[in-house]
Amino acid sequence: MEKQYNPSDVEERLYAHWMKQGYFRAGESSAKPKYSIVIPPPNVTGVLHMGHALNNTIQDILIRHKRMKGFEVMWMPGTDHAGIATQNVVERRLAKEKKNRHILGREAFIKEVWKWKEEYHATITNQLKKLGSSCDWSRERFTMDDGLSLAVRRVFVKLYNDGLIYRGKYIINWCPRCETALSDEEAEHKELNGKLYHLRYPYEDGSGYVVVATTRPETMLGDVAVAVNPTDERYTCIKAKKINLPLTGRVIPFIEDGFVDKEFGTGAVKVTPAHDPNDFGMGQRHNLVPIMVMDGSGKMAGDIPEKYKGMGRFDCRKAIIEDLEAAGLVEKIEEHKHAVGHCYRCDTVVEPYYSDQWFVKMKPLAEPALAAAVNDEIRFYPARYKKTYIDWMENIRDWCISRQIWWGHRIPVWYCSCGQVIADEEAPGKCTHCGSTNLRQDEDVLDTWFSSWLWPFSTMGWPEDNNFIKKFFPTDTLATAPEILFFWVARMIMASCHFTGKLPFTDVILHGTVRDKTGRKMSKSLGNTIDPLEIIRDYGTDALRFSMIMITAQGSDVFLGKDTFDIGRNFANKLWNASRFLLGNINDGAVKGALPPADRLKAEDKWILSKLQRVIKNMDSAVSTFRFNEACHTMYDFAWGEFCDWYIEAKKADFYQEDDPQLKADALSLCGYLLASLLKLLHPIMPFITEEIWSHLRAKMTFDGVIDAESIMLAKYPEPDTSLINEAVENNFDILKSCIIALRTIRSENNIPPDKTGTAVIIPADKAVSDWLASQTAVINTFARLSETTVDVNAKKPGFAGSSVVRGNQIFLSLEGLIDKKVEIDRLTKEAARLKSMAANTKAKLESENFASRAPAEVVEKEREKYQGILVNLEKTEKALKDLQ
RNA sequence: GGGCGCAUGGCUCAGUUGGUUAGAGCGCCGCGUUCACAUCGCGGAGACCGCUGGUUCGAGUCCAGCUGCGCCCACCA
Repeated sequence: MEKQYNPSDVEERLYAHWMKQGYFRAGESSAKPKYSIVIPPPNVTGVLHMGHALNNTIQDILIRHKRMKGFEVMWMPGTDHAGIATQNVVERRLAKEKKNRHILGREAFIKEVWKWKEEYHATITNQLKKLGSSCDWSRERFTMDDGLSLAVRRVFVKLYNDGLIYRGKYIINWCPRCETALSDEEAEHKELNGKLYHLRYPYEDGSGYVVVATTRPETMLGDVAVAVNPTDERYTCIKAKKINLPLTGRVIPFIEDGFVDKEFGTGAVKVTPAHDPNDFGMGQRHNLVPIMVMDGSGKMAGDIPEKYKGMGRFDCRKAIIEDLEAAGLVEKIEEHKHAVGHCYRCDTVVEPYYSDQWFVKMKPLAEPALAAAVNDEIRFYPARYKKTYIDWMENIRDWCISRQIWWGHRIPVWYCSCGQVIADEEAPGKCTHCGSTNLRQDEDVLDTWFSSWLWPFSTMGWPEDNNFIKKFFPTDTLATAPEILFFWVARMIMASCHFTGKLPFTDVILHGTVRDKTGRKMSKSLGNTIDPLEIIRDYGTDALRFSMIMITAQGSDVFLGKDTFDIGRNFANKLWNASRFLLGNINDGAVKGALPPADRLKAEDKWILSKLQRVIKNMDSAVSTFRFNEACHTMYDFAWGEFCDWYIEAKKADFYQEDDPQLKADALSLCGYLLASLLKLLHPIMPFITEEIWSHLRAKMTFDGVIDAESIMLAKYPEPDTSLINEAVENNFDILKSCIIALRTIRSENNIPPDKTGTAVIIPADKAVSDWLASQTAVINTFARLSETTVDVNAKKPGFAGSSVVRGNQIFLSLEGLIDKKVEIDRLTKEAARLKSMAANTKAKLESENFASRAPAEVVEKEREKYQGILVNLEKTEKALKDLQ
């Protein structure tokens, strides 16, 4: 083994090996219980970022964990065609070549998009593999595969026939740059500093004017009325008047509508049904015909004055205000903060737009999906998202599903010249009503989420019934980002309930967003992204995975800088070197390992075995409750802080001695067992290094029931053996460690060079501790670099020495001429002061009448013991101090 | 406007159901190249757990209010 762990030497080789062996394949005829996950399919718009790395690491941890726990696991990989987003990136690429989709035409353009898809799909799957993702690649799906496309059409037609899909002219969110409709969820509200324009609309009779307030003056060209609240007395006398709509020559009426807020502005509202959702509602209530004054690209158009035609909406805003100002019709312009919708794909300000679109009636679909969350049949991690989900479900609105783009699933609806509308899975040859063959398919495509919401079952072959879907659907856990809770998670639950009658999964992990060190979301446009491949190249995949998971508390955001990954790299290297050391002690071929019988277990063996059982238990609870950071901490602390720092160090004596071969063999067996267990526990998080060390371990040691598989992927995950948990031993070790640390501190504080050995005298507090510590003098000597340690209740304490008190055990380190009296006096003075204040606090607590009478007896007893302990330590510390002085 | 979250040593954060002396990593200071590891070892300094009240024998932990950040949702022009 090399001196340093070099991830790039092993990762590619191991992944290829796993693939070749078919370890990721899910068997539909397996008798094992199943565990399945579908990947949140990455968009084929570009390369994967750190958010994907986090997301897929979480899934891989779960999958590898369950696989080792004996489940038949299935992790479905795949990608999403991401309608608008992908169309946009391809259009941008075309623009660089001075081309656009209209020049190409629909068919040629779609061909271009497929080319893009192939390119990025290859990159994405390669990245997922680099991350170590153990998905079943033989199952990979794309949202526009034939099978998934059929599922989309099946679902559309069924909903249409059930009356849950309808078409109509409504105000929807429209992106003038993408030139398509968006759903409500796709319009992101952002708080902007805008202006509120107060405009004067003159009465037709010349008797004055009414002032209306608007944030979008350009829409005035489409005004059809001015609305006031029926109870607004300011307008009772004038609401019979007509209004000369400025700049247009149109005469419009007043209308009365309860929607109007008397308190806001002047209490009079201009009504533009074609360009505002509220006004659309009022228009409908008052039978007003909407007037469109803008086209799909956000340019002014329609029946409007010639000079505004073709103007961009924001230029027109300026022009209108200038013209109105010139006519003396602008009362005032105020600064105004308001939320404006933006396209979630290109960030353009969306326009409320009156158009023909397809919608899904959501209320009936939402009911069972809502109940599933209320009844905790679906659980969210962190749990607070349950409320978010329920609120959304309870206030669900219809879903606009038609998009005026080309990339995606074309709406399976055909129109006949006779007026017949036909929804069908396949193109009908002729009209079902008049028999005409002159049919025209709807030009629009479906919202990309209309295919994603079927993902958990469409990927498994639905609507076809097969053994695979029988075995692996419903899935178990979904891990994704909270940003798509409504877009995707909620809709999958609805679709699954409606079309399969089952919930698609039971546990939903919503992990945090990946941000840079300053807290900004990582995004390409901000240029603050970290490329996972670059981290993998510089630090290794395991380091990437471990570091990221370790610093991510459940549901909280992740702040990443390049130095974040040191921790994982260092940890990997530590594991590597510990393993290298242990395996380096096997020099005569392969050893047969076996746990020594109980009577040959030494104190440190019992201690580490006890600790290991706790670790296994902690890992179980951490992973099953999705607290992966806790799992990382558990392993880090155990592997580094206990196994390496104490156990291996203690075992070195057994390795280096040559007198007793059994002693060395036992030490090797134990270390082999511990290392194997450690690697197994860690494998789901750090798949590569654990597999690599595992193969080295297998080459040097056999161990029935412990080193139990060709690949660690297939090894049996450790089960806790609670009979090995030994609190007394652990307690003894705590005392031993504290004594050693105390001795090291004295050395360090007095600047005693490592090559100077000294002698220690320990005056133990009682017989039990005395026996224990006396049995560990060799360990103490090694760890504290001493030539001799005396443990004796009746020992004479050295005349001049550094000293410390550990749980009533008095410790002296004597070193000829090396102990600095002043240093020691300072230390002990400080320590005495600390103990004194602690004693005072504890005493006050004990003497408090309330505490003694109301706290549980065991708590009081504990507190009393603590107080006694402090007093003993204090007394001995003060005595040592006095002796020094 | 409604909802949610966060506030703990210089930095980034852990701290499950309230109960020993509040932890870790990084950074900092000191010592060290002792035959696994300087991507390392040993030791150390550093925290009135945002503020104010409350509940409790006991609060970083529960409740209320406040302050400052962040996120989600929202058709008052």
